[in-house]
Amino acid sequence: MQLDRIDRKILSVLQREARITNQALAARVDLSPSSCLNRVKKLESAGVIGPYLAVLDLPKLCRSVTVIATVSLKDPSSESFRMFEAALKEIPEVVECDTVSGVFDFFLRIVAPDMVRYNQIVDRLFDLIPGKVNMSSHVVLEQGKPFRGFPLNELLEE
Amino acid sequence: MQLDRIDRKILSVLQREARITNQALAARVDLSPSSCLNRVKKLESAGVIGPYLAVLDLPKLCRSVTVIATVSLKDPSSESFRMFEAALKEIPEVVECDTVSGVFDFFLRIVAPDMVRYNQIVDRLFDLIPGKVNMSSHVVLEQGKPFRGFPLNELLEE
DNA sequence: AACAATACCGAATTTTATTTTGAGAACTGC
DNA sequence: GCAGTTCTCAAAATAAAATTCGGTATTGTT
Repeated sequence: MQLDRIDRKILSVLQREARITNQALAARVDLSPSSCLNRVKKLESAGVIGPYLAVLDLPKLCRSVTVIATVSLKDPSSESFRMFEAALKEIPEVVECDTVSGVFDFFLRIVAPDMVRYNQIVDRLFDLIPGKVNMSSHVVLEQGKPFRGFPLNELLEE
Repeated sequence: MQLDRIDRKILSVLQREARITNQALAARVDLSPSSCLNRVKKLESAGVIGPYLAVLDLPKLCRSVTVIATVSLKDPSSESFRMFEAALKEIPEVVECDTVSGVFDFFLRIVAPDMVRYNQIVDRLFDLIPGKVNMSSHVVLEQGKPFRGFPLNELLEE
């Protein structure tokens, strides 16, 4: 799919203001509402635009603990990897998982109500692949810069 | 602010379907549209609901490199911390930053067009606090579980 | 230049958001 | 216990927005 300047502007606006009305969006990118809607629909069905999320302020909601965990599997077979990844997807508290290259295999972000519950989750992970997981936990003290979208200006320069 | 069962359901729906219409949301949580809208407005102005984001499929948009970097500051003064954090906020490619406890001080997520640009960003970070930053880069091979909201069921159980 | 394909605009229609209103429940203070 | 107050919610009315559609312009191709 080929994106022009207007598409990029649409993405860059929607990325940060997902609930903007189509009219307002159209005005921002200098299009009529109907054309604008066409483009958004096209971007959605092409999968360029994925889900729309509302970011919640977790501290305001409840007490919670966020931990970033580094993981290395001692058995580096691709089967172990798939098993581990599949297990992660079943644990709702594991809210994010990246496979990386280097000394670690995974970075996880885990959100739990408290440390007791966090430990239970970690135990569950160890049980899954016994004696083969190397894990290190890092409690998040402050989210200095929360994710608010990709730097499209820097990425799509042409 | 006190949240009841309905508020929690609203949050849990909005978190994953931010562009749902107010009518549909009202139907989901068994409320009239006006009452539902009142609650959403209240949650927004209380700051419980933050920004609404559209998740973009970056690989479909352009070639890019995502790196998770661990950072330790050799000078652990609070001033160094603030300087470093402030610097990060000025770099658009640093899309996320968490302050953590333990052997590392920060986890960064950095998105760049390619490795050359990534290195330039890292250099910039080193220049800011010369000789005092310990950094380790981990290229993301696959985003196994992208962030899609918090596990409210697990966090808000009562 | 002629053609096909695509994209745009603006008006009409449908759907949705928002405001207003009033009825009922919960809470307060006498 | 019982007015008076406040709060919440639902229903209806109004305002705004989304969506559709026909016609026109634009772009790219031969």
